[in-house]
Amino acid sequence: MRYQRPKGTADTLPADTRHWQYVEGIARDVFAKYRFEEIRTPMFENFEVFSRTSGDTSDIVTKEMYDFKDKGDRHITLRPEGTAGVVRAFVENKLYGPETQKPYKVYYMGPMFRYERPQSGRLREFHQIGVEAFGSDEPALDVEVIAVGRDLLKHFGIDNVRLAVNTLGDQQTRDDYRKALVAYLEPHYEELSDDSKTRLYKNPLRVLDSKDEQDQKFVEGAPSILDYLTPEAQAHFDEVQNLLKALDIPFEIDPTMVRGLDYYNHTIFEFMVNSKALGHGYTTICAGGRYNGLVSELGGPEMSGVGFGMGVERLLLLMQGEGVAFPDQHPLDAYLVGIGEGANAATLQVVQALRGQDFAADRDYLARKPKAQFKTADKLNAKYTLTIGEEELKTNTIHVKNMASGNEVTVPVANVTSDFAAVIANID
RNA sequence: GCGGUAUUGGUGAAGUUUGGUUAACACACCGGAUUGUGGUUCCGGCAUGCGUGGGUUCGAGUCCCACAUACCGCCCCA
Repeated sequence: MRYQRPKGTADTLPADTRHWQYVEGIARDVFAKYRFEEIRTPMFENFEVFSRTSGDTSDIVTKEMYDFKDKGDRHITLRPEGTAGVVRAFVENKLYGPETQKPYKVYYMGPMFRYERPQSGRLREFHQIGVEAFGSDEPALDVEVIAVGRDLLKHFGIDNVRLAVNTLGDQQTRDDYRKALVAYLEPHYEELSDDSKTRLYKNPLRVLDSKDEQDQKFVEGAPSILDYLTPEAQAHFDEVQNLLKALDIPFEIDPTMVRGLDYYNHTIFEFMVNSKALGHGYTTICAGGRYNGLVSELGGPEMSGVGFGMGVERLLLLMQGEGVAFPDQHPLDAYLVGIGEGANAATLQVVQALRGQDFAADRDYLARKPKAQFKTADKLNAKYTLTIGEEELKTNTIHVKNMASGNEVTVPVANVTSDFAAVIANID
């Protein structure tokens, strides 16, 4: 017990990696259908990659960054989210150039880091699966990204989701709305919660997100961003809604929904679920939006982007809470029982031969008694148990038993080592 | 970063209120029930130790302090 893992980290053991592999496998399959390809970027980046993009006043930058100076005095940050790194790579590798097809669609899955107080489904090292699509301002791309997210969740067995969408409009919209919101809230300054008092000037939109009951009263009467949309922003948002309807994707508009990261504009969305597994009420499992301007912010040309991120730990909690069945991806075809020391080499040869025929095979390595070995075969859910003892060694045979039916047969060892499939075809 | 609860074997845990020799029970695991056969049953084995470090006491798993970690709430978010 002397060494323990760092606070907020987790060891994922085989009982769980099974689930992770299942989830990752499904994600890859779904993304392939939408023609998103995988991109892998570093787990750490220069501090500025995140501080420039997430917003100086965002909580991520001000208190949740896992950052440090390396031996070369470089200010390094363990990535707290996926988008900034992908955008940096997009710019650095000049993927905005004419030789890449637009939209340029990629996905990622991997660890992210945030320095915060751990809770269940909330770690300092956690994992996200996300997508990014660059190079189109068309609302159709917003909807495509939303559609992938929904399809993903559906494939994970999460059907009962609520899709909330909102728009933050363009820069003009944001400026106008910000002014209106501050003007509305300022007279109530003294009545706001302490948190909201500081938010009011740093990032007034965040006041809308306050859970404080008193704040909520003001939020109810606050001006809606939807009334400040420029004609272009309105047209974009309208079309997103039209296309969602065209795809029969149910959604609701939540004009108070905001984002913790500053780089979003136009469409933002969240997939929420109401599951006890994730605490009370609706919890966000997948969130994203459009981030036009981020590419140029990181030194690229004016090129738009849209994407989402999904928390894997939360997803797995949710799937387990909803009783989603995870298939056993590594069933055991054959378990070898060896009786007596003389059988040691023979069982090893058979196990190896079976593996050569693409069967999953295992044996006892503890020199245990036959009874214990059979118990193990049963416990491991072996489909077949093969036995080699003194009798079999003498006659160069092997005993094969179908564990489900109880049927058994003795055949020459060579039959098993050359074509096990034919042997079992006869005893099923 | 703030507040609260918890921490006993491989696991779930009782015991902490009223400090006093041997840490309950169950599961898992291992072994056995006439010598080579599974899922049932029966029998037996399995914590010199109660998160870590101090302290109080004749004596502490049980009281006090610090630290670590987990969980819950706030903040925020995936």
